Order: sequence, then C-alpha cells, then structure tokens
Amino acid sequence: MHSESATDGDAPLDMTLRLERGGTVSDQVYDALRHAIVTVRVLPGASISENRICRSLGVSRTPVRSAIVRLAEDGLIDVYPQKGSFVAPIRLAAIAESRFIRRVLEVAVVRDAGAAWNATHSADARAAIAEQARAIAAGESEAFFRADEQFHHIFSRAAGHDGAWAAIVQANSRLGRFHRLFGNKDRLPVVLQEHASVIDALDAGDVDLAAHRLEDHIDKVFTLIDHLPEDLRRLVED
Amino acid sequence: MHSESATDGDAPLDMTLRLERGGTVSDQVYDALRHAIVTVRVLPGASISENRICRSLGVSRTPVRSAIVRLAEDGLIDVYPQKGSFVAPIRLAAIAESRFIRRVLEVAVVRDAGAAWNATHSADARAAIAEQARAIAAGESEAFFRADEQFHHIFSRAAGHDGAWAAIVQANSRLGRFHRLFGNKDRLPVVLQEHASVIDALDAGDVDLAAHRLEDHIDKVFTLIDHLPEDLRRLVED
DNA sequence: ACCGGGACACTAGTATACAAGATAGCGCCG
DNA sequence: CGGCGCTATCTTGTATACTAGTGTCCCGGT
Repeated sequence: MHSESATDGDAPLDMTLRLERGGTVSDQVYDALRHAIVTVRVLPGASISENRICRSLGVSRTPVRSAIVRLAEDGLIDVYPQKGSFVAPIRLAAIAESRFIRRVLEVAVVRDAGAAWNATHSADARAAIAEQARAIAAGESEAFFRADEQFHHIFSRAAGHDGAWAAIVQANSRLGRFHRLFGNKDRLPVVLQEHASVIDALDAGDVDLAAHRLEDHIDKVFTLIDHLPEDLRRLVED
Repeated sequence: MHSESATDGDAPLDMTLRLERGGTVSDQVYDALRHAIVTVRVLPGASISENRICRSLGVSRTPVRSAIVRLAEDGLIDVYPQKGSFVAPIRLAAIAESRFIRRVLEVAVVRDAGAAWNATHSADARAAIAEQARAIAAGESEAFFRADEQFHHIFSRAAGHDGAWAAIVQANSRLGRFHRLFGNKDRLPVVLQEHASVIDALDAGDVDLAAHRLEDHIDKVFTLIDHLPEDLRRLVED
C-alpha cells in the first residue's frame, strides 16, 4: 500500500476536465491535470487512473500517460507501478523546502531587480496589486492567485532572470496547493499591504529594505500552519 | 529547420548506450540517455531519433518516448514535432541563469549547514576532496565530477535541505555539460584548494567566510568563458 | 544546364492490444 | 464460524500499428 491516502478508493469527482487550447493532446491533458491539481480541484491523495481519465476526456492512454510522466517529474503525482497513480500528498517537509528555495531565490532576484528598476516596472506591479484588490472584493480567489503570480513575476522580468523564475514557479507549484487549502482569507489584505511596501522601497531606491520586506512577506506564509484546521490535517503528511 | 545545429544530419556515434540497473525499462533508458548527454558523450545539437534509439537498445518506442519526455522537461532535449528531437544546445544565457540559481541556493544552504556542522561532515568533505585529488592524478575526469558532486552534496545534507539539493542538481545538469566541454584541466588543483578553504572556514566556525569563499568558488566557473576555444564555439548558442 | 514537381523516407503524435503484477472479494474447506 | 486460497478485475508497463506532417532527393520538363 501507499500508506493512508485521503480519498483512496472513492472517486468523488469525475474530473471536470476540459481540454482548451490547441497544441498536442498531451499538452492539453498536462495543462488540465496540472491546473486541477494546483488549484486543489482534485485533492492530495486522490486516485489518478489512466483509464478513467482517458475515458473522461475521450482520448487514448498514450497522451494521458505522457502528461502523467511530466507531472510525476514535477512532483505533483506519485506513480506506484502496478498499484496506481495518486495526487502527491502535501508533505510539510517539502513545503518548508519549497519555501526556502522560493525565499532565497526571490530575495536574490529582487536585489538584482533593484538595479534595473524603473517606472514601468513600478506601474506594472501596482497594477497587479490593484487587480488583487479587485479579486478580493469580488471574491475571485483564482484571479487573486493569478495576479499574485504576475506580481512576483515582475521582479524576475526586471532582473532578466528567466531561469530563476522558472525555478521559482516550480517550487511554487507545491506551495500553491498549500496556499489554496490553508490560506486565511483575513490575511489577504495584509498581503496587499506587504506587496505595496516592497514596491515603495524599490521606488525609493532602497534595495536592502525591499529585500528585507520581501523576505518577511514570504516567511509569513508559514504563520498559518500553527492553527491548522483539524479536518484538513488528513490532507498533509508528517 | 531548427537553425544551425552542430551535428545535424550526421550520426557520428551509434549511441554506445547500455542499460544497467533494474527497474522499468523507461527508467533505464532515461538514466542512460541523461548520463550520455550530461557527460557530453553525445554533443549538443545531436539528433535524437526515437527509432534509432529503440533499435539500438532493442526496446520499443514507448519507453524511449517516456524517457525523452522527461529529458525534455529537464531541458536537456528539445523536441520539434514532426521534425525531430535534438540534444539541447548550451545556451550561454541559460548557463548564466543556472550559475545564478546554484550560487544563490548553495550559499544559503552552506549558511544553514554552518549551524549544524560537525566533525563527521568535515571528514566526509575532506574524503571527497581526497577522492578528487586521486581522480586528478589518475586522469579519471568522470570520477572527479562525481566526487565534486558528492562534496557539494554534503552541505545540503548537513543543513537538511533535500529539496534545495534537488534544485541544485537540476541547475547543475545544465552546468555539467558546460564544465566537461570547457573545463580547464589546469584549474582543477585550484578547485581542490578552494574546496578545502571552505571546509577550513566551516571547521573554524566562520560561516560568513565559508559562504563568501563558496560564492567566489562558484563564480569562478565563468572565468573560463572568456577564452572560449574557437572549435567549440559552434556547440553553444548566443 | 537549370528549375520544378512528385514520390519517398523520415519525423513525432496517437490509438490499440497485450503482458505482468497487485488487490479485493468470494467461495470452499477445516 | 474462521481462515486459506483462488479468481476476477483492477492497476501501470510495454509493444505494435497507424496518422499526419516535413524535408529530401531524384527525375523529368523547359
């Protein structure tokens, strides 16, 4: 067995997956599955049956398998040969590692971004913050996360660190599920304030202050782990 | 076309791949291909024909495709649908990014490692250094790189940063080819000295000094790019 | 001799069939 | 009634056949 998975045998949702954009079928399946997992539309521990998915999507097993292989490389799916594939559990140790990677990389990136910071970057960042505020008011949580990613992306673009951004996104794919499951809605306005304070520091040319504020901002992600709701504890490991 | 690849039409080596360890065939193909690419037994730009590989290895296309998908995710192979798959060129911009990621992550890791540093770690590190010296004397370059990886792994183990190590390894898979192609043999003894100086600083409890020395060590990788041999320049992009 | 067109030999993507292992449930036996 | 063992049915891994697109090369016409 693979220990005690959350929703093992039961198949609560028939995977409301829809293939969207063009490109190869394999890519479409990959995007759909990845989105469903990161946004926790499918919960950690859920069974991923190749047969069920290809029946549900009307495609053959080949592109589905290809997508699963890629998701397994991303650490989002665990494959147990001859037993089954399951959405990877949220391991607290892995979350801590992802947080470490993201904090270290993003702080270094923002330091480089400070050197090339200009009015356009500032305007883009404040636009992203405004979009986050709108999403909060409208209760559109996915739009909030999307704008959050846009906001953090600006630093990498300003610094020209495309590769670092790719690494950050990869680490974030683990953190994303954590945020959506355990994120406290009361903290969202605080997030906005912290975002704005980082931009304020950059606009003022104080790179050290910006880096320090960003580091604190990312670290605060872990404050909400102390009061972890009991009914969600079964979704994490360790 | 895919621009000017180095060894496009020609197939200079019949892929002296041999499947070694147990596990699924797909994993064996993945390991063999990855090793061949990272150790530049197959050069950047070389054509990776699924048919040729599965003929060469005596397996079907399915596991070969699976391995190629994973290698494409790793950024080691570029797949052009209906045209072909090719060993990814060494993009100087990507090398710079990998260097950035590795430096930032590893410096942060070594700072954490300093807190938990003990005699065992020191002994392991010095053993790895000794192995590197032996490899240099014996002219076994692959053994040198293996010991180098072991050496750098020690910091992550001491700090308990498994995830960060995984990210470092991933960034290193790009750097590995660069090192093997453009590495200057005259610098190898200097590498040993730099490694030893980092451990000296850690043993002395001076974490800041260790971090600074490690940062310089990783940065020096780029000093050899200035005098890039002309006959190898065709293997890189940009 | 040069230029154009079509057959051909490739490529990767997809679909389907088969193989091997693991599990759960049921029936038989003690 | 309890425990052992078989079977039916799942799982993923592998092999093979087919599709559609692309580039090349040769041959024929100009």
